Amino acid sequence: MNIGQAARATGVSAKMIRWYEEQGLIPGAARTGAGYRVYGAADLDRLRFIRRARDLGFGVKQIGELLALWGDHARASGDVKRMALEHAAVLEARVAALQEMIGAIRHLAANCHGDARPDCPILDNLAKPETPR
Amino acid sequence: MNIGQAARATGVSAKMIRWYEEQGLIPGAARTGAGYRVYGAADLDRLRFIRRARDLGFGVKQIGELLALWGDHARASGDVKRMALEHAAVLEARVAALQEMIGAIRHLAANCHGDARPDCPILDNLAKPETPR
DNA sequence: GTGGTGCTTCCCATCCTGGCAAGGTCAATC
DNA sequence: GATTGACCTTGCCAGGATGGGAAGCACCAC
Repeated sequence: MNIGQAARATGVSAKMIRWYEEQGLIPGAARTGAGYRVYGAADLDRLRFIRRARDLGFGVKQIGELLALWGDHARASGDVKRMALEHAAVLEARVAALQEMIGAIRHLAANCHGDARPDCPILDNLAKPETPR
Repeated sequence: MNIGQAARATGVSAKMIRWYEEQGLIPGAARTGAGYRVYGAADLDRLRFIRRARDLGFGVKQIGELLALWGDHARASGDVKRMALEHAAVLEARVAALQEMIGAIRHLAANCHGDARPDCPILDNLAKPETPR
């Protein structure tokens, strides 16, 4: 199976497959005489695993750890769970930061009449002299 | 005023001040004979404006637009409001994506006993053969 | 004049992804 | 057998915002 077929089969672009290989997430693929990468069922499983972890927002480093745990049949499920919950907490912190921004923006916009007049509390707030930091 | 003082006065690091200059968000600063950048009150105002916009999650490109509107005394407040609301919508989409991830992770973790046994629904889910995409 | 601090430019790294270019390969069609 | 189009290879560039560091020069206080 060529890289393009593997890409279609797993939902990971050919580009990213090469990159994951470079990053060490997947072993260097076997090659044909002409140098084409060749993928087997186990490779596809690994790529799908990576894609799902990526869809959950895990970074490359964490995916590497998850893969190691996946391959380690003596792993403790507590290790995996801890990783997952720590990651969820990171994502939640990101959400909180975004929501603060959203709240501030919506608050400013609510006070802006938003017509053709130049008067604009949004810009006034961005330009105000105080430096709350 | 030197770049370091301007940085302390505005909360924008010297590194970023140089970068904003390179990106065209601020005009090239005046220089002393020795090549040191010199900042005045108007520059500090502009840097503070940039910092606040950045704190609201606006990107460099949008900050440029906001600065243009700020300087345009004939602007329509509707233009600013539209930008702000569009940006809030983008941030909300980002939040929604993150929350989907968080929900999925927490759901998986809730079904993982998380002790020393290797049994782990989190890994099982990442490894499952279906390819929902 | 000497030391410490601050400024200058330039390069590197992050994190993941896409795009493009130049060249080789494969398979199918004429 | 030759052409063609799709596919593969490597490698470089880009983004968005930020920090780190190195090498060299400037400034100020003592």
